[in-house]
Amino acid sequence: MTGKIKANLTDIAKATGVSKMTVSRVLRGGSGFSDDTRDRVLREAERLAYVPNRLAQAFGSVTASTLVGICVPRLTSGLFGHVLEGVDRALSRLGYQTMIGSHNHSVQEEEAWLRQVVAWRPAGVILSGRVHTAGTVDLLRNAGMPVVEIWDLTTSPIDMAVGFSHFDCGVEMGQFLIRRGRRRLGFVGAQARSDVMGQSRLEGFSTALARAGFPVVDSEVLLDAPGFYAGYYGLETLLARQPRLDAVYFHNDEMAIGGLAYAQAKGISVPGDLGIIGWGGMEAASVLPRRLTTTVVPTTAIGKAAAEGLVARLKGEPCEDVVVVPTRLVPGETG
Amino acid sequence: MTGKIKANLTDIAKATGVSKMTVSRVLRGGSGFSDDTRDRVLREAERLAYVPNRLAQAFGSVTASTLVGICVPRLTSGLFGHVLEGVDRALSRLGYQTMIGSHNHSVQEEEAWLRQVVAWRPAGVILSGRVHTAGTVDLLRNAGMPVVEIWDLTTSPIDMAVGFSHFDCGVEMGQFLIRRGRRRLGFVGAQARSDVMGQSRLEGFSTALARAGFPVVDSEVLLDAPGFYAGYYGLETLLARQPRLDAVYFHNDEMAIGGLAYAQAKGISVPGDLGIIGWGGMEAASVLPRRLTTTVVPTTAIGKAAAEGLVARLKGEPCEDVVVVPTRLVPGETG
DNA sequence: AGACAAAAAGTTATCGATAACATACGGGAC
DNA sequence: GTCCCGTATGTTATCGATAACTTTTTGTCT
Repeated sequence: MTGKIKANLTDIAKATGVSKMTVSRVLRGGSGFSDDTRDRVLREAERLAYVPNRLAQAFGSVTASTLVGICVPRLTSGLFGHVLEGVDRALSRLGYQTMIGSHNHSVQEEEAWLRQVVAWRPAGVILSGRVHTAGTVDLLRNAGMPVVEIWDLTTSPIDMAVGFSHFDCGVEMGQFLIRRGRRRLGFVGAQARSDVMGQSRLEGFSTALARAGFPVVDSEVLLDAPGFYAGYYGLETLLARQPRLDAVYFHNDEMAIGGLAYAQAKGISVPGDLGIIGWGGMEAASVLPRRLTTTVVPTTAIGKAAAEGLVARLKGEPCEDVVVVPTRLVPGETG
Repeated sequence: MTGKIKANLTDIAKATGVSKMTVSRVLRGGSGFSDDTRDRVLREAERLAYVPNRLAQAFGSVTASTLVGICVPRLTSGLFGHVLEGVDRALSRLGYQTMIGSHNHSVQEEEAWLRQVVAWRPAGVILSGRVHTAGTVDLLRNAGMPVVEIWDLTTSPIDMAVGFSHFDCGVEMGQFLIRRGRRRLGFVGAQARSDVMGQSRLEGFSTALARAGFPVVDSEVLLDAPGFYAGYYGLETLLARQPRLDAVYFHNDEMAIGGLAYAQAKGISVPGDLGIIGWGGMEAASVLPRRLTTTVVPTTAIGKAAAEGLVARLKGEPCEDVVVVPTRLVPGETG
């Protein structure tokens, strides 16, 4: 296994009896060669199992590479899995390759990732969230490549943005619950202060409730990852402090399902005694015995729009700087 | 935004008043320079916001690049999300970057992805499954780089393998259900014949049941993606044909939860009238009102082992060619 | 002070593809 | 026949970093 991919342009050139420039021209499918030459070159390339060296291509030419980086908070999240799928499908269809990273809601980890990736001189990068370190912003401005910020919308993107407002999601759900007659509301979150976007939803929620005259009674924000267990135990803790809550807004659907499990285990009637509300729109939530009340986020569409916007910018085609994708509050049977 | 990253080794060399070779030595932290020179070089590199060009590094040197490709069936699967997380965490800790792809259970798509990725001369690749096209195998042999096949175990890997036997998972669950007194068993799958690994589980299941004298009564394999809806409607279809089944083995946990939802909707008692059995061990399955009977797969561990094995091979450290990770049948309250 | 080893620093060639420029050739117009 | 032009093809320089080799400087010992 000392192996190297054997054939390069020079090998094909020698085998065909032309210069490597001619081979290069043929393989890139331009013009400036005869049909006969083209056929001979292609035959030799095939025979020698030629694999172009993108390292050399990207390095030696001014034209951008076909590498795009994307950094999400967590790779294990169902929502971001769909975002990745949207990005990767669009990029690979357009002939680009996808480099990934995760930052676990730490802007420092995001910067560390970016430093590694920028060294590969990618065609562009996609970041999640709108909060970054000064170092990240500097690096991106210096690199001068297209950048798409996804997930949480910003009015002044570094370059481009695709997403929606987490704050508005919280506001909308707060208003909805008030309209449904809920009055004593709580919140169960996760990852403490480090998840800025979950934090924004809570702020929107609080604002809407305060305006309506029924401010958030209490909230419990765990340090754990926002999964089922965190939802289960988060609700337990919150209810121990505030037994008379009539609805709880969860950080996301996974946590809300954990909360549902807790309610079921303790014989709490949902939505009679307690409303349980999620966020995100994971598929599971819509086939539960009781469909979860939640906000559905168009994850794949965000990924697709980000990738296509980035490539449009690369090709100099016209494209929007800020794309707002609509979220949808879906009333279920739990709140 | 015509931007280029400005500084290169030559710029730092000029600014410091040394040769670029000395700069290279300092930045790679070897030896062969004075403390004074090192400090001056580092200061200038910092001042000029130098970002190394990995394209040039990987291209110009014989030593392998720090790019690793991984291709999974689907990016939206919870299980593969955890595999990716395991891979990416291990790789980034070791200074490598991760390129992703998905093939949707098509070996042709896998080959197409590999052709793109190999052109970047990665240090190695991680593939899922043990079935590949002849073109894929040729390409890998030619490229002569480490390859790890994950997820489904193969006794004769292309290079290395990390995983478990899907067939054995099926056998184990079949035997378990027979021991529990189930006699009329069915199977609900998805993605038809294209998911070789789900197919293997069914074969193992069938084999175990046939040996015990109670062969699989019927199976329903949908064309859809293996999600909640497919589980719901798959069970509906199967029960319409075979109303007297006493347990159903599902392609995965998501589908099993869909099946649970169907049973609940139709007033079928679980596990009294019908056992519902999943596979995979998604977190949700363990906090449902009734904990799902399933096989837990150590997803993150597989990703981590694959990445670490690959890097060990790269560094010439000793490593196992085939790593078997244990799956665990977890009896729940649904079967 | 001179010899000599070790440390510090510089020089040259190289990786593979491509842009930009240079040349060869054939055919038509005058 | 020669001039010109377009097509087909070849030549040279380049991108940034590094391996391998060479030269210069420093420091120690006799």
